[in-house]
Amino acid sequence: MPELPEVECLTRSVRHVLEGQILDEATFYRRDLRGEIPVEEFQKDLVGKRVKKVFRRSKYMLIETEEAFGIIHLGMSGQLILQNGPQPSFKHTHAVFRVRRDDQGEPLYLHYIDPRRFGWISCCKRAELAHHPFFRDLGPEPLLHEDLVSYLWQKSRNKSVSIKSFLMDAKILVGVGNIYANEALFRAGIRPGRPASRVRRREFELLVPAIRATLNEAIEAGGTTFRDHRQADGQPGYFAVSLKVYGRGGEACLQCASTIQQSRITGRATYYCRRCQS
DNA sequence: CAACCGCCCTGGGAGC
DNA sequence: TGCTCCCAGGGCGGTT
Repeated sequence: MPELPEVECLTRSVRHVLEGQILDEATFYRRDLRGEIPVEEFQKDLVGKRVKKVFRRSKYMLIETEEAFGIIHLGMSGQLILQNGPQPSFKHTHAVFRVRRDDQGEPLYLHYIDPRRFGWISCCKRAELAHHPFFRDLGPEPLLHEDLVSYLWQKSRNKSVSIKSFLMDAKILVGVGNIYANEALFRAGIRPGRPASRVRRREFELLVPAIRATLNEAIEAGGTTFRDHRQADGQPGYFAVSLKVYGRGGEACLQCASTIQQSRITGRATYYCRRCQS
């Protein structure tokens, strides 16, 4: 599942291919994914335009032109794969984007593939981005916010939800999904089920670096996104990082050898060590 | 309003 | 071996 690190790596790869070039053609093989694709608007506002910037916000990849933003979300199972030709070579290819390159002869093709169709492809006018439903309520970026300890501590004071749900709430903080929430809480020594309001400021001082280290290590490990994603098995990047608790229920804790506990918090698989996390 | 639950979707693994 | 069932997860809408 693409989380922030995977989307960050993918965005960097796409940036090399697309920035400064013309998005020459977009072919859609269906008009809806998780939601409807604004096909006509996309064709009008993005196709034939020069791409100024490719960047990431939360788990969305944004393609910026003079007039508009293209918005790509990979959902649970999405991939964007660089190909030499337009013909879909993977099942569940829903869109193909052709990139005309000024400097070189042959165009390149970006194939959007998403078996579960939990992703989105959308667009909006430049001025609309801040008010767009995807973006208007988003919390800060965990790797950019300058005083994340104070911010999270203050935000959590009246929250009865678990610290894990709190971290995964995109209105509070973006980009921390279930896997990295489990991992960051283990690193910080905090039990995932504790009410957010009862996590002390001193603990947020451990948690914030834990979140950042977890994300940064995953970004480094996933630095070869395109190469990885071109493999037929499409193994997502997070398998490359060493997961210390996620998916290890019943196994020995790597720090203390106690049994890793498995439970469920608001419907999501939760893993922690009873001895290392309190 | 805060919190939670069910739903969307398909592939893959477990269990029989 | 093949079938069925269940789970994975982000985000959103409905309910409590």
